[in-house]
Amino acid sequence: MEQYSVKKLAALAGVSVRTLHLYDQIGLLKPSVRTEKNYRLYGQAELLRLQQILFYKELDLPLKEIADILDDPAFDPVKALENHKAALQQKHQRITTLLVTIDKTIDQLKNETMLQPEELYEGFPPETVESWQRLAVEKWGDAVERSRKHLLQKTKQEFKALQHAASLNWQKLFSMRHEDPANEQTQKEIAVHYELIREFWGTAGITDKQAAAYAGLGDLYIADERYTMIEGKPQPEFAQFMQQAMKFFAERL
Amino acid sequence: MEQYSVKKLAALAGVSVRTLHLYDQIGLLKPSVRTEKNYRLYGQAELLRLQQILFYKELDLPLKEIADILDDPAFDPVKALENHKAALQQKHQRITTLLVTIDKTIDQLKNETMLQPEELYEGFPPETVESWQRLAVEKWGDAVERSRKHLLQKTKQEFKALQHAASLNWQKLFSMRHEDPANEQTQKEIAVHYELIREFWGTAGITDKQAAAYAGLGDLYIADERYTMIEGKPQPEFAQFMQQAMKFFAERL
DNA sequence: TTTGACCCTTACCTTACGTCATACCCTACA
DNA sequence: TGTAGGGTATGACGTAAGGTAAGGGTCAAA
Repeated sequence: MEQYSVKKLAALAGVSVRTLHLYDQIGLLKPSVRTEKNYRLYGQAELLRLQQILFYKELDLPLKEIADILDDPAFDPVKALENHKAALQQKHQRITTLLVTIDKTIDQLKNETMLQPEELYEGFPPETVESWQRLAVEKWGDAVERSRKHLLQKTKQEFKALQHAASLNWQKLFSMRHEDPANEQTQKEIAVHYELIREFWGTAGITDKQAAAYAGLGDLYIADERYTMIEGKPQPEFAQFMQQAMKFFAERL
Repeated sequence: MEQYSVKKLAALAGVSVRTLHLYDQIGLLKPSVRTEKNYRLYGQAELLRLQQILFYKELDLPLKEIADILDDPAFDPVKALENHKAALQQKHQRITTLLVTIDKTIDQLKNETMLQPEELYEGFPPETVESWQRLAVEKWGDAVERSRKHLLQKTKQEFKALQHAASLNWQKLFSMRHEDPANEQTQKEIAVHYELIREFWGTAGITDKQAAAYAGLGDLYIADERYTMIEGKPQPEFAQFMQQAMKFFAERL
């Protein structure tokens, strides 16, 4: 006569003691006897029944249905399983769809939102970027760092749009360099430029440190002539203008 | 400015009012304003956010993670989705396995447990069975009926095993017909026979009615010589022995 | 003013246990 | 014989995502 304590039976069947307590409580699996000290003792028959329970549990049947299957001789286990199968098939189908959706979503997110750090200064020679960054962090500290974080949170699309807007704005400013500064158009482009700077730094109010960093950034820009080309041709005059303008803006931020 | 009441928003998004209450409570989706009477009012932004929530919920993400994704700008949605994808793939695999298991189980159950009524007297000429049943029910009533139900609850395998055991038992009894009835072997086979009868009738104690029905069943058995053949050859002597033996047993049940 | 549709909060119910808390029991070792 | 360590019992709370009331306030139309 094998007798199992809760712990032994639990270990044998790979379930927790709590589980056996629960099954006892809901009448799904009662110990064959209780000792005079109220300890649960299970026999061979209970072990077998537990196996059955676990089998049906594997199939994700709720405990109540398992009890029905095991206890009610009139219960039709085939029908129960067939119902359950249909449910599982639906789940299966749903998960298949979900997996496809998730893949699509991941793709989208990767392309849209993940501005990679290296893309921030894409196009600049790495040494230039590195030295500017070292300098910038030394000189202007976390203002630069905060701006970098702000930009990295943008989607690629937003970032490209920002770059594009800045490029257009600079070209307009350049083309207007001989106009009256009080001119409405000129004023508008200047306002746009302030807006872009603000967007770039990620703050409403620009601090002194950020202004200084902005001026420093100018050196980076004009160090690479690709950023002062118009229609593919280098424009020394544009570079010069940009340098002066950035100084001008930095003083008035 | 569109304003939505709980009910309207719920209808719009296809969720329950309770769900919106819950989302408000856990801070996942707060109404844009509360009226002075404390009614929730949602705006366009909240509708959008709800769409997002539902999208992620579609992917089976727990609400807490959805909140993280939507609220924490530092949260990496791609990583979250990739983790989730892995989990879903496991689920998917598990369900695939389950479906196979269920199919197997259904097959087994169909073949093993479903003893069909017509299989109960398989081999006997239908008229014989029918007339015996009519007679039996008339004479011995529900004792017979109960036995039939008991047998139908057996699996095919059990039933075949029972038939086989009975056949063996009869042949042994026949071969021992000239031995000393007090002989140990003979006694054992007689005991086995009682056991089989008990199993057949599905009760521990055999009633008079069942004993009488048992004797009646004897007529059915010996009416078909296939049941008293040994190694394919009819055995008139065996049939005669069986008839006498059944009477003998019936008297001593 | 009443009626029916809406709204509010509070709170208990669901599944299948996990995780204490508290207390009793047993055995081996010093 | 005392104690330490492990086994056991019950009871209660917590979980996820709401469902389902109960009890009471609000609003608009008839």
